[in-house]
Amino acid sequence: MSKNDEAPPADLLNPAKPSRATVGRLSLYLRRLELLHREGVAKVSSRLLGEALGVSDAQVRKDLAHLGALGHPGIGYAAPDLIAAIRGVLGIDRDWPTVLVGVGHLARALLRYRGFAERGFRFVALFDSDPEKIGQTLDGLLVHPLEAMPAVLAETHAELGVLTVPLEAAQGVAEALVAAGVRGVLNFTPQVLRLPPSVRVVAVDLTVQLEQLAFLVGEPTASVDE
Amino acid sequence: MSKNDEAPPADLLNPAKPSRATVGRLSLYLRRLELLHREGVAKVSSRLLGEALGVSDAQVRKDLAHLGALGHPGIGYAAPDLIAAIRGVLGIDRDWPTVLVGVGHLARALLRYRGFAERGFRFVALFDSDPEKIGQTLDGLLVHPLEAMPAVLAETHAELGVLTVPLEAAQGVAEALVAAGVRGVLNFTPQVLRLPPSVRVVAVDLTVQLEQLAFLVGEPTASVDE
DNA sequence: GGATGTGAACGACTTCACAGCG
DNA sequence: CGCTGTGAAGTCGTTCACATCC
Repeated sequence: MSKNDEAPPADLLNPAKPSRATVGRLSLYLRRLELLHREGVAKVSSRLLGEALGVSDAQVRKDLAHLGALGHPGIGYAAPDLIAAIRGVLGIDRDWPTVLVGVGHLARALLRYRGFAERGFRFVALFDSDPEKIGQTLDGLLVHPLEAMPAVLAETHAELGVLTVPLEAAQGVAEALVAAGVRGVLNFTPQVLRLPPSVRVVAVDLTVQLEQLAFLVGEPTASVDE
Repeated sequence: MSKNDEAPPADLLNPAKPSRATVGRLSLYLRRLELLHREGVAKVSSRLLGEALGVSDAQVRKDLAHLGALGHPGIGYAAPDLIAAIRGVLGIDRDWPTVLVGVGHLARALLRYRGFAERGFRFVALFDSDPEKIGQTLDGLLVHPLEAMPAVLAETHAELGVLTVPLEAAQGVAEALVAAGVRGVLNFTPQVLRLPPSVRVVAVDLTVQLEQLAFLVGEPTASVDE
């Protein structure tokens, strides 16, 4: 009796919805393109774009097809066009005011990470529960108490939140962020977050990555990736 | 010129080689199992294991099948058995002496990250090129100059290296690590490393993760993941 | 010739569904 | 019964190969 969801209800004839893997590669293409463009390269081929990243030319073309028909047969792609198109698809052709909760070493590292700001990710506020840290200033940003979240988020209109708190605090803080209006969370804690499906979560689980590495080094097989 | 990397047509009849995706989930199962076990849960079902992680029970069983037939039909799995088996497959049933190059905030965050040591990843040495930092001690570890790499690695037998250096230094440092005997690199820089195929690389690209998030928040579709 | 865009083949991963054991 | 293990079916993503256009 558990069978009533017959029709696949939504969009089937969607011409282009980049998959997760594709989105990841688009990020890499974008960075490579920006570098090439700075170096004065104006036209790029799928082969050129892919080879430094270990991606086949066919894969590159399939990925770029999601952007529309930007390529010129026999010529290649115009770097500036690609850059603009990828930015558009990734949604980074705008500013993303972002808040950071949990002011530890990881937070400091992220704050200093050039490349976030370059992409429009602008940290607009910091939060911590430690009275010692509250009131301090880091990179020009004041550390607020957690209670100030609703007010500060209302003021800054931040839509993204970065979680660098201890495991135990993660779920609670995430819920507070969502309640205050955040629509996407970058989660550096090992806690699996339970949030409403309208909120997007990307988890960066460092233990998992290190264990991947241990597995790969132990096993005698292939190699590189993300 | 650029065409000699033929296909490695090696082992096909391998009965059980966990895929990359499976390995990632095994890490998650392991963490969950350890928690459940600490809470006194001795028997777990595939459904119980998967539900908190958003993984279907069928998927859990398929993943665990790589460990051999550990399950008891009608009963479930014995948590300690699973824990031991997963540790074995992941290769973390041993110690992994690890070195860290680039002593910035990210490095400090990783050093403090409990959960690495719990899994056998033991930092045994630090390196940096900054004369100010060389000679300092962090968490009981001395910061060595890059030149000391061969000697220190020979002494500590470290097999894994973590790269938290600036982009420009990444390729050079990675090569030095490999020359000194490291067989696996966890790369936090946006630089795509070119290393011999016998060296395993896992990249953690924070910009890509944030851009994934921006894409997901921009797009009106599904949700959570790793 | 050089390079794109794309259907078709291929392969990898996931879900289904069910036999079979405790 | 509950729950595992697993072939079969299905889905998703990548590679191939080629028509097409500059």
